[in-house]
Order: sequence, then structure tokens, then C-alpha cells
Amino acid sequence: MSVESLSALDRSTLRERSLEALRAAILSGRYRPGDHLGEVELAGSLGVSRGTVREALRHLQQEGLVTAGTRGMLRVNSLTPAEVHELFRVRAALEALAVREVVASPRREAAAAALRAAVEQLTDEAEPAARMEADLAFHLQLCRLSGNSMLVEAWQRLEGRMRVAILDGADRQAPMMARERHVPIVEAIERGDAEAAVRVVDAHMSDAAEHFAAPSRPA
Amino acid sequence: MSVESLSALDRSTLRERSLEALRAAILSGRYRPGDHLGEVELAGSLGVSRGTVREALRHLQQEGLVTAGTRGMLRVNSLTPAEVHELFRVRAALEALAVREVVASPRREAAAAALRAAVEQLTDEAEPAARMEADLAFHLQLCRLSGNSMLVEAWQRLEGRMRVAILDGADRQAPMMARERHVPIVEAIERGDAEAAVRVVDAHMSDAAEHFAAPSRPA
DNA sequence: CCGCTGTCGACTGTCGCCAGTCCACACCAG
DNA sequence: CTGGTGTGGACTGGCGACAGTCGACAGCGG
Repeated sequence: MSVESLSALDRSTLRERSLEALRAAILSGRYRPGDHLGEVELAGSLGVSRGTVREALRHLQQEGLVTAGTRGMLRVNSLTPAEVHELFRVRAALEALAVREVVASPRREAAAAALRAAVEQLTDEAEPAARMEADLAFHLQLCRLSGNSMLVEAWQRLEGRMRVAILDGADRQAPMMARERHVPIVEAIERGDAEAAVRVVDAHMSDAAEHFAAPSRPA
Repeated sequence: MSVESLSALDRSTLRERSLEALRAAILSGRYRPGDHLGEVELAGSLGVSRGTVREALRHLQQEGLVTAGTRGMLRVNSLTPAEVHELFRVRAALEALAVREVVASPRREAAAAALRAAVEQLTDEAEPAARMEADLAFHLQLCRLSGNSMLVEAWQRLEGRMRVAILDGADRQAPMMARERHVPIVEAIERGDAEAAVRVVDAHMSDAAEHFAAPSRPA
């Protein structure tokens, strides 16, 4: 029943490690959408007390990976196709702001270079999880380069939900993560053509929503 | 030292009541930015245990009203002028998406009517706090009418920070909350002119950022 | 007078426990 | 056989206490 033993080697708090372990367990599919996450069971699995698990669960709840059911019980959350579409539209709005700010920034040259580097990490051969990481890293980098901390935070709050949506439709994720999909964004930024970049991002997000909204696990 | 006694009359949990009380205490200025929020002190003030206060504080931390300082201690957060600008730019992006979706919605007529009603709540005479509430209610309503739940959630995550920013510059908030500032948005939506509505929202947010970014409380 | 050190205090991290509540299931009366 | 009932189990809500850690301050040596 053990999720994964918490190595007590690093200096972070138990709460942080538990949070990380829980998030990884959910994202890895160890717990499926709808599964009940009992505090006592998790406390036993993680080797920590209930209170510690509680805080981690509350955090995941705010992240949207976990939702409250009957009697305050928490279950692994899943997204409806409609929610996936909504999610990607919000993401598109945020990233559109990001590209506009990057283009308008005096550090546009350096930003474009950094994005070039991030795009190179999008390998076409790695396993799905690694591809997703590289893809998310690119988009997060894009937000970071805008220099807008509030934007970064808002984007990161969507990240958990995006991961579940992407992993749910992992069978068809390959084309979305391709390097060719991201290069045009960087090129438009390099040209200083914000509107073109926004259009590319919008189209990219729209396609992605279409791909990942398909209910692959009827559960 | 008592923040405010929690009436044990309603049916909500202690955690929720504590959270509400704490948020109100911070937003009301009972605690100033930078103030240390001790778990034991708050527990005593609220008449609940430390664990309960802890969870409420963690929630406020994610809301951005509270930030972690040395040794995990939590302090009331404040926003730099730059952050206020960033905040309103993100908000503008989200509300622009909202108006686009409202205009594109088949329920546009009904939505416009609901916004008309919300605009009427923007009285020019009430006290600052009430004006802010009406203003935020209008904008939240706008997001809700988009029917995009992810958008609503993203917006609400900014709400706490917006409140602190607005209250910090409450001395000059009056013009921003005026009804005339919001009527054009509704009118553009009624006309079905999404781009015009977006421009109005953008301008509104830009002005607001300018107003509320002024450091009024040098602390 | 200045710097180092040891001790004290305060605060958070974490834990185990008790209480309240809801659900499921067995049981019994009709 | 069916419906109401009661009882047991499981789960979360909430609490008090212990332990670890860091900062402040007084005291001592140079």
C-alpha cells in the first residue's frame, strides 16, 4: 500500500515531501480519478501523521488535482472535455499576454535566445512524460521571460490541471509536443511580431484542447 | 488581542470561519503588511487550535494575502507598484477573454441584462469598502457569465491580491469604481462588439493599475 | 570597549488522540 | 419478502502536547 517511501535525506519539510509524493502519485496514475484519498491510509503509506497529510491534501485541492466529495472526503479530480477546453482557453489568454510582454520587453533578444534553447529540449523521441515536461517547461519559460510574476503564478496554478488533462489523453499527445509547433512562436517573437505570435499560440492551444478533450478513460 | 469572536451559530466548519475571519482582519487593516502572524496568538484570538489556524493561514498564503518569511513564519503580504501593474495586466487578459466568450455566447442577451443589473449596484455614494465590493462583484459576474469555470477560478485566485492592492490605494479609488467606467463595457457587449469591449476593459484596467500602484502607505 | 559564546525564549513542524457524523449492513417486525 | 431500525465501522473535524530550530540577549574574555 506504500505510495513511496519518503527519503528523509533532504532538508525540506515533511509536508513538502508529502505534497510532492502525493502529487507524483496522482499524476503517475497511481490513483485514478474518482479514487478516494483517505487521510489515514495516506498517512500510513507516507509514514507521516494525518495532520501532515491533511495540509498536503488541502494544497492539492487548491491546485485542482483533488476535489471535495461527500462529507469532506477528497477524491482525485478529473476534467470533463468542456473543462479541458476552458482550461486551454484560459491558458491561451495568459500565454498571449506573455508573448506580448516578451515582444515589448527591452530584453526581447535575450528572451528569444532563451526560448530557442528551450525549444531544443523538445525531443521527438523521449517518452510521453518527458515530452510533456519539456513542453510545459517551454511554456513556463515563456511566461517567466515576460517578467510578470503575477502571470507566472497564474499560469502555474493551471499547471496541475493541465498535467492531468494531458496525461489523460497521453495516447495522442505526441503531435502537440512537437518542436515544429513551437518554433513559429519563437520566430514570431524574434521578428517582433506580437500579433503573429499570439495567433500561433492561440492556434496551438486550440489544437491542444481538441486533442486532450477526448475522453480516453471513461473510468 | 481578540480579532473577533467566531460565532458558533452557523453550520460551516471552524476552519472556514477562521479563514474568513483572518481574511477580513487582514483586509480591514487590522494587520498591516509585514506584520507577523503567529499561529499561537491567532489561535488564542480566534478561540481555535493552532492546527486550525495553520490551515487557514496556508490557504491565505496560496491566495497571496500572506507570504512566508524567515523560518516559515508568515507575514501579511503587500504588493509593490510593479506587482500591481502586473496584477492588473493579468486581470485584463482574463477579463478580455471573458468578454469575448460572453459576446460569442448564445446567451449574450441574458448576460448583458445581468451585467446591466450588476452595474446598477455601483452606487456613487457608499463607503470605499462597499464600492470595492460592488466593483469586484461586477467583474466577477462578467467572468461567471462567460460560462468558463476555469476562467472564474483563475480570476478568483487574483481576487485576494486585488483587494489588498485596492485597499492600499483606497484614498484614490473613487473614480475607478464609478458606474460610467463600466457602462461602456456592457454597451459594447450588447452591441456584440467584442473588440470594443476588450479595448474598454484594457483601458479600464490600465487606469486602475496606474491609480492603485501609487504607494500610499510607505509603512 | 568589542567580539565570542552559551543560554533562554519563541515559534513552527509534527504527532497521537478524542469527538462527531454519516454510511452500510445486518436484523427484526409485519 | 419487504421496510424500518439499530448498531458497528470508518472517516473527517478539531485539539493539545512534544520536539527541533533559530534569533536575541546577557555574560565573559580579550
